Amino acid sequence: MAEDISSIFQRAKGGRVLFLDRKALSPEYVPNHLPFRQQQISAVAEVLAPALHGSKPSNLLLYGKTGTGKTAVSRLVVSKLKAEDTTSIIFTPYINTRIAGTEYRTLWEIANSLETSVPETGLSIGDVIERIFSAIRTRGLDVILVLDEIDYLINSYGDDILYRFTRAGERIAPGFLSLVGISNDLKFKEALDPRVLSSLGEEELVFPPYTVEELRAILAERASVAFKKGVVPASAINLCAALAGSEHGDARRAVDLLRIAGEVAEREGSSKITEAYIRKASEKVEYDRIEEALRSLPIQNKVILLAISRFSGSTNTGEAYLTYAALAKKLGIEVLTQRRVSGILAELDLLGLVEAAVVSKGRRGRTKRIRLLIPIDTLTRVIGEDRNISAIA
DNA sequence: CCTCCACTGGAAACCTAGGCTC
DNA sequence: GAGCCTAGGTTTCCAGTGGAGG
Repeated sequence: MAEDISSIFQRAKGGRVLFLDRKALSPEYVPNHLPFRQQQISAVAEVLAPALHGSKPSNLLLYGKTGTGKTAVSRLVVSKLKAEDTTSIIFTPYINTRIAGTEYRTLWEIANSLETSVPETGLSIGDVIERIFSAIRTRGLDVILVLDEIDYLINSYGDDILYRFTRAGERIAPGFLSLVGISNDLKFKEALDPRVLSSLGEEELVFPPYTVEELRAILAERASVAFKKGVVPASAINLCAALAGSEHGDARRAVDLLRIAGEVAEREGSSKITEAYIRKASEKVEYDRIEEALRSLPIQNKVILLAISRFSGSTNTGEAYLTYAALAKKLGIEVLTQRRVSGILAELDLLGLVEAAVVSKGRRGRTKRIRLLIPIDTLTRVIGEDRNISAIA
């Protein structure tokens, strides 16, 4: 089955004729020109501009679903602003709070990007905030803090940090701190203290989803940078736009699809990205999501999944727990309580790996009906990679 | 219409790993 | 080193519950 190495390389070499500039489709790529977002770019620039003559810009809230250009617009404006800055005291930390993970982690990253060192654990939240403020005050920094997925931070940890940030005011003079909050969730404001809301929402901007027509234009533009002429037929672009548009006009997803389709086509030595490759890419995106979710699971969750996979069809909490407990014992790892396993099952449900619906079976009690949502062979293969478990996978 | 199962899911306490100050 | 802090995961405890079978 081992294909001749040189033929693999030969094919890869041939495949290079597809791509001109692969970076143009990467998730981090911020194009110099964002089509259909000129209005938003101007509005954000307008709000942030005062920073260039040393006054504090208003706080700003950006709303819109994923892939509507919020992150790209804010990064573009912020980078242009920095390019104009001659004082070099303007700092523009960008933190995605969901990726940072916790409140503490978010603050830690803010401190880091202000070149202030903070230990990775051990300090209280208040201490870290104090250190950040003192850095701003003593060095007279002008900080425009971009908090992406701010709704995650608020829903998981409350608005305490924002409350303190929005009222730093005098305490950090002569420096200042302006916030740019980015949220996918339009309802997250309900969880905010009214005082925080009025301060944070001094300026607000809504990003509408891209229409299929707009997605098509964006894809065509990116494709012309990323691929050689004639590689991507219009029909493929149309399908790509339609697939992403049927969700909610998610440009990131559309661009991802195109990139992956290009990679698959290249690997298979095709000279064109046909509609079939787009469909393949669409499947692969879903498949990768599952694999990635599986791989990053803690060991206990993996063993629980494995226990569920022993039942064809559906099972319930009690049954799954007994099987899990037996497996864990065999592996010599700690056996969690049923309460915890019940909680983990709810988490797995949230990840879409398992369906765990609460059902009542009358006199025979109430439980979760649990069903595996992913192919068993994928599960055993990915979990089998974990040395700690491979014995039973 | 009532019972009573097999849990669910909230709340609080507990544990561990790391780091602070003095 | 003692005594304190926090985050994050887990355990302990327990009141609450939808609906099939009586």
